[in-house]
Amino acid sequence: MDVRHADRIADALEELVFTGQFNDGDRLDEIRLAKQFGVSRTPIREALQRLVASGIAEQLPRRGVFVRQPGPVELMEMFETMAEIEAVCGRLAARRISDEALAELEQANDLCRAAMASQDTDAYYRENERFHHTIYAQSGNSYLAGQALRLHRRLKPFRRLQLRLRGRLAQSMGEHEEIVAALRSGDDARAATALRDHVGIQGEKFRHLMTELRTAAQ
Amino acid sequence: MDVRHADRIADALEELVFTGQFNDGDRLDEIRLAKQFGVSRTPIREALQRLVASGIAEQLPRRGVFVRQPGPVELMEMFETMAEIEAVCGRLAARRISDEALAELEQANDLCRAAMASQDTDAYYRENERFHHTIYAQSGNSYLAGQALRLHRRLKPFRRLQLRLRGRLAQSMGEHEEIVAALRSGDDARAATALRDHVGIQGEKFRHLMTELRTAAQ
DNA sequence: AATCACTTTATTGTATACAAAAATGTTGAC
DNA sequence: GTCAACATTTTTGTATACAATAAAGTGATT
Repeated sequence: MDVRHADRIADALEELVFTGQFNDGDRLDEIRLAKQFGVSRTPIREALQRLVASGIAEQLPRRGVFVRQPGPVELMEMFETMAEIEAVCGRLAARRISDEALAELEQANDLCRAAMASQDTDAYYRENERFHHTIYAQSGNSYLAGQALRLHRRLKPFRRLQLRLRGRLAQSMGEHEEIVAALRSGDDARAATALRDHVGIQGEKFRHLMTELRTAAQ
Repeated sequence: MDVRHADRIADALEELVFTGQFNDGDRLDEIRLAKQFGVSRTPIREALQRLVASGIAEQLPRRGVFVRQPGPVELMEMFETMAEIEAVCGRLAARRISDEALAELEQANDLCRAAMASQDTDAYYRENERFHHTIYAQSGNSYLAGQALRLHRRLKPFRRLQLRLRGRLAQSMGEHEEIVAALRSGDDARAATALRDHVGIQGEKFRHLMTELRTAAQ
């Protein structure tokens, strides 16, 4: 386990930002972080560069690096983009998917359903991810799949919130089954629509949560 | 003009890689680059990190940073992804585009045609970019537009090659007009198809060039 | 008290020094 | 000549030192 400090720290900082340990606009103080991680400023700076490159933080020259939590508008845009990219993956996958992958999707769905029944949320999230990642891969375009994966990861913390809504899990399962059916039939337009709607609903639910929080705060 | 060395150098290196000054697998020697740019290793390392983050180079821990030119397969995947993303932008834009933007698209097309007539390739490329960038922006989703822009930039050097083919420019102009017509009519499916085909053809033409080069080399 | 010029401090960006690991070269046995 | 073990050199990764710039503090003037 001999990994570069900079990489380890970048992962740690990313996790801290994603889990809400930092607020939007917080300055990432190099010296403080250096002390905190027990290293010099050099690996810290490399880690910060990585955060900036992946859009998690913003750099103002000669001013510092600031965490940049996406606001409501940007989040909705990201969900819409995710919906469209998943739709594209589904459209391509409908024509290219293998029987093995179809079986894997159904297995993931079965395990999802079992996890829902036994209230095992970790297992649910894991199998849900496997479901989506399989579709990305079956687009037959590894570049596209990589892009989809990136955004999927970025939205992970926000998707979790929305999945906590009452009845959302069961609804989501139903959508998954429609997606598999579309893929199995090879109907690319149907697969695209099913996936776009599935992810689009996530965005809708999330927006709902946001406005509720907003009005509750007032 | 007081920009960080690291940023300036990252841009310069990116340009060097894009213009083919480096071959796939070339190691980016920190010390050599430091001498070359007249700075220390520190800003060079920051610049290299940026290249790695944007996928232009690859980092092997404790080994170095190596340029990573996309191969034929990855390039085709990138073109396919670009086609799909542009199709998405077009689909959304068909419902959201403003009259001003439609006028801008037509103006860009007019200037493109004029540039074609006067053999002004620089002007052609400029207006062609304006055309596509306008569509990205009119998707009404700035996150999606940003992603489209990124990939568009990445493919720029390869798109230029394909545009040199005999008759391709005129054909491309016709496709542009179909795109505008679709957007004007608000027919989202038609706009998506027009854009997907337009960019898809670019990929096809490019693949053609590649295989020709391949067979010529043998 | 508010504001402006000026000084001081803090922080970023860059250079250099050092440590650790990989690449390279050398020697000797077979 | 080939290969392996060891020594040397190079190169990466990190720490520290220094320079440049922005932020904060101080005091005089109105």
